[in-house]
Amino acid sequence: MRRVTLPPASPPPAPWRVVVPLPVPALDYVPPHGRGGAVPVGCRVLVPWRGELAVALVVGEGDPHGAHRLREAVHVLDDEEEPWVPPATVEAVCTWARDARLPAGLVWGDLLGAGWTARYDHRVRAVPGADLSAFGRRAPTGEWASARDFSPALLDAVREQGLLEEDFRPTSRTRGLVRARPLDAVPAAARTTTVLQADPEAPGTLTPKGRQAWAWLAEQGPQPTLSAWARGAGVGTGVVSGVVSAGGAEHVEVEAAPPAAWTWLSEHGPVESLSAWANGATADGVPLSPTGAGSLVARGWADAVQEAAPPPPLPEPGAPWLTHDPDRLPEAAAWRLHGGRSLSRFRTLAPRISRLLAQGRGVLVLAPDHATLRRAWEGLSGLAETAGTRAVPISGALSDGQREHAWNLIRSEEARLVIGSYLALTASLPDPALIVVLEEASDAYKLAAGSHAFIPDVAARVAQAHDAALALVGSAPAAESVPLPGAVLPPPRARVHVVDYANPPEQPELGPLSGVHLTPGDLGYPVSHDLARLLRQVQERGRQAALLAPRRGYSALLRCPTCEHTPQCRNCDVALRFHQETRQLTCHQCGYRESVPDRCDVCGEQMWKARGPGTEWIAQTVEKLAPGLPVYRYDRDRQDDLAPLHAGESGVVVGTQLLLSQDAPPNLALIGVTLADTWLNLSDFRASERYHRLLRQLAEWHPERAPLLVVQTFQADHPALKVLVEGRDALAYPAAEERVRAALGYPPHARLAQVEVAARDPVRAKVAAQEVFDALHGAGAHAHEVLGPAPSPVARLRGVYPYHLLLRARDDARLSQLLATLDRSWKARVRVDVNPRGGL
DNA sequence: AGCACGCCGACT
DNA sequence: GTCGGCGTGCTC
Repeated sequence: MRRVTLPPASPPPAPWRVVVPLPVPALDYVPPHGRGGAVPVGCRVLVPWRGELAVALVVGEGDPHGAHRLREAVHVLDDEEEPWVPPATVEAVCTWARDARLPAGLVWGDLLGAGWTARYDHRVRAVPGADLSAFGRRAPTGEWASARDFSPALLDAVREQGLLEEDFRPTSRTRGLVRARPLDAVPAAARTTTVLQADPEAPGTLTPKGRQAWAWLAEQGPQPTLSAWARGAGVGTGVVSGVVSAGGAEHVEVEAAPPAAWTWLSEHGPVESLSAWANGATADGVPLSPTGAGSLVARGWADAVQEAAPPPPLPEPGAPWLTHDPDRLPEAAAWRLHGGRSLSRFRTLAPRISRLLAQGRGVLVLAPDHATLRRAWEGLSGLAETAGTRAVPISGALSDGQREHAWNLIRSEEARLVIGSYLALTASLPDPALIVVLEEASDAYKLAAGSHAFIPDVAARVAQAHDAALALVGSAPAAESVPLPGAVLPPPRARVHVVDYANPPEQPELGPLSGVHLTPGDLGYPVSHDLARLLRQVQERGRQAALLAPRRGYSALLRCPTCEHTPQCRNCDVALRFHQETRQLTCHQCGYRESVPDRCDVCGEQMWKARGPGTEWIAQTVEKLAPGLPVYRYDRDRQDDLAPLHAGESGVVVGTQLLLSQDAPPNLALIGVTLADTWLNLSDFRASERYHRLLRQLAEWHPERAPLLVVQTFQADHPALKVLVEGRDALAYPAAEERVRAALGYPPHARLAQVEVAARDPVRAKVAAQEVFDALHGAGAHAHEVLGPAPSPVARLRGVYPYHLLLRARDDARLSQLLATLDRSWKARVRVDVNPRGGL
């Protein structure tokens, strides 16, 4: 192809460093042609990416003399004066990503809550005087035309030569419908792609497998990629590339079959939004990402009906309220507020938030889950109107369009109170004065996939970067928050009754533990006689009860009564959970399921014994103990409609912790924790703190009343339980826990990171883990700074054998120093999880 | 992530 | 020689 010499640019502008929402590091692009000036940090840009255009975020200046031949960014989407993300936030998040040794794209893909799906009208033409006929008949001419009329790959080739002029106009997001275009209205360009096509004659030099692959391709028709062909033909990629080099197949431009997602949309009719399309199609087994949906619209496979739609409505804020309470909260850079009930905490917080909003500053409130977010919205959003601004929510519950609309309200300073999930953390709040993290100890802040970010850590960095205060507010503080200055509200009235499975009170006639081994059955198991009696009282008085089971399903495992064999997952080293309703055994780690075997694999016994009651088991027991009392279930497997309970009807709901995401039933008189010990048996140093917080949250679940809290346990003396029984405040237990952590050198007296070394081969994993250990020591790590390596608690997980090392450093800087040692290649997959939670 | 490439061991 | 599995590197 012809090379075109561009006029010499002088001096060469500094490249821009940008991130795309993929697990790759930040990459450099040259600024768009003719654009000088400062680097637009925090603005979104369109960049060429794998032959198409992708939305990227500018995070800084690139390497001025990088070795790479850089491509040009194509278009800047946001005004430099009003960046999509505040530059200080960009800096804070990028620093956090660097410290955590994570590719910046992975982190931004998780943390940028809106804006990846930009919508624009894209027009192109040939640079005046350029002749693009070398690119084929369907190349742009000197006349402006919609980019849809050309194939993305062709446009990219022209763009790379510097022969394309492009014009972008933002199109307003519509509330209307996304509709599949009739096939004859789809631009011709969209219907052509480059594919691998079999030559009519197979070359004589093909190997047997090569011949098989050629025959498959000749019969099945062209394939989009080498891998797709290899997968389909059932051969390795080596074979198919062999066929190509032997001349048995070649890349050709052909009419493309309509994408599966287009077929889906044609069949299912118009949908509300791009994300509705993506979700619907994916749910039906047709993979489609929101970005993929956007790209199909851009290429002309579907239309987003353009109506001058008003911005999508956001939830109504609460009624305006004015507080006359004095502000008793600390003025420190970071402080805490715990105890009381959520309403009293919001009342205490209100004077501070009102004052800051009235000063024209911004306030961001983060919640870990839907339930907390809803309560915060109800409790705090009304403050905005009184202070002359607006409140907006940002969370996954909003559609893309609503989130983007809310984001723009924040960006334009129309809304200065933001209440949201972690997706709100990077919102462009000008001049934030306070970031409130609600329930800072919640595990829901730990992102389950991708970056594994722990949001309060990132929030602290963002607050610091903006010189804003960080407030940690919740039912009970994390041990990490204890050293901060703060306030503790008096605990709500709590009535606690402990059923002590280890020490049944009566039966003195047997003598002091005279060789009698009491089984839990003596007290009633899994529902104690006490709890059963209380449930019958609830029934007689027409009240309501909630029982918390430690797990979903029927039982933790099945065991053969003859040989003690327990069915295990075939991918993981754990027992399969028994689900009676579906008569299936399920792995709660990887989702593997099988039906219950008729007989024991080992000895042939035909009976199974269930151990470790779950929600199904508890629900059945309650039905037996209190016949006629309506029983509802609420866990990940089954979410019964709780409307009758919320309408005040009598009944009992059996669930897992998921229950706390719902409002408490209004007539709730009894809460039972059927086996508290499960929360303590986890091999995690935060287990008891989590247990304590669960009890506190149960105690304040009902907004006004204090239902009787019955705790069945083998550890009735556990201090996390005792502080509630004794009516002590929310700080008492975490403060004791914090002293224990000091003695052991755990957070907040150290910063932890878990290094996971995993491979399909257990020996390889073990050896690599040892190499990581040696490398850390070689780099000067002290003995107390590196623990392990040890096989993961679940020795085999999804088919790989993970080994764990725990790094324990005095502060972030030292941790970052230790992690720098890992920046090289290893003989196994090495992943870092900074501030890990659970499974330690 | 998704893709292509290349090394290596197994097998003929 | 042939084949496939698996690890590695790349996307600007």
